[in-house]
Amino acid sequence: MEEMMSVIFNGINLVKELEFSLSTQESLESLSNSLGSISTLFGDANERLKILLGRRNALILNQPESKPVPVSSLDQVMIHQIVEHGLMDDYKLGQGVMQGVKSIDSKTSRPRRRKKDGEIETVLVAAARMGNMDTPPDDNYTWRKYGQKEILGSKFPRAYYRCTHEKLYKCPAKKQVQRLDEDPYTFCVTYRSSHTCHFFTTSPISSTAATETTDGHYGSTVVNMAEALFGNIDSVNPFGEP
DNA sequence: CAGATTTGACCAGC
DNA sequence: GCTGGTCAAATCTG
Repeated sequence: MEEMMSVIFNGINLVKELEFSLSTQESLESLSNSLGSISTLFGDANERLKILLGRRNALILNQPESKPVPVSSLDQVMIHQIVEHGLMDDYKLGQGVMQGVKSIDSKTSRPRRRKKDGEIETVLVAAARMGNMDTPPDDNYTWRKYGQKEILGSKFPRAYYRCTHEKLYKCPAKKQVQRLDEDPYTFCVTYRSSHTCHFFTTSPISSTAATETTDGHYGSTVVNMAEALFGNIDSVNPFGEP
């Protein structure tokens, strides 16, 4: 997210430079170069936005009570369907049964197996087809990997993540990420428990930083754009937390 | 040096 | 005993 905003800012700076170039009537060649750079930068930013929007809408769809929001750009990241009921049922069959009550301190050691973790949500997420394909697209939360296991019958290992703010905010959120055997470009991401940290998980871009531009007249535009796009951060929350 | 990642080991459930 | 989830020491990274 921060990275994308940085790209947008860079693009804006290039626009300013282009504006200056126009006023100084520079050569057509330099104008062409500037336009090319701007096009590339904003194109990149647009691709990132598409990914975020696609993810956000997939998550919105995931909430049964919410109305799906029409979005045109689901081409880059196609999030197939989320929480297919059958999928959830399969998962619950496999996992839910083990919630049988058994005292945690049946032995001296701490429990290493979850008994009941609250919400469980399974999402299929398309992987990036370039760059780092090992991790699914960012989901607006930061995760710390705490384990990886080879899963029987699966070609790809399953990675275990927990919220970075687990200790700070006692956030119980966890997720498992596994590539599908039949489609290595698709991840099966299972979320467990909801976040109790309702914040940007990377350093938020402060409004002061966002407006700290050379002349300051377009900073607010970017902030407004960001607010328009991501202002309702709750809608990105996989569990619809308030 | 703090925080994240890796990875082998441990443990509970089946 | 096998499997999956977690721990924690070692290692890596910014």
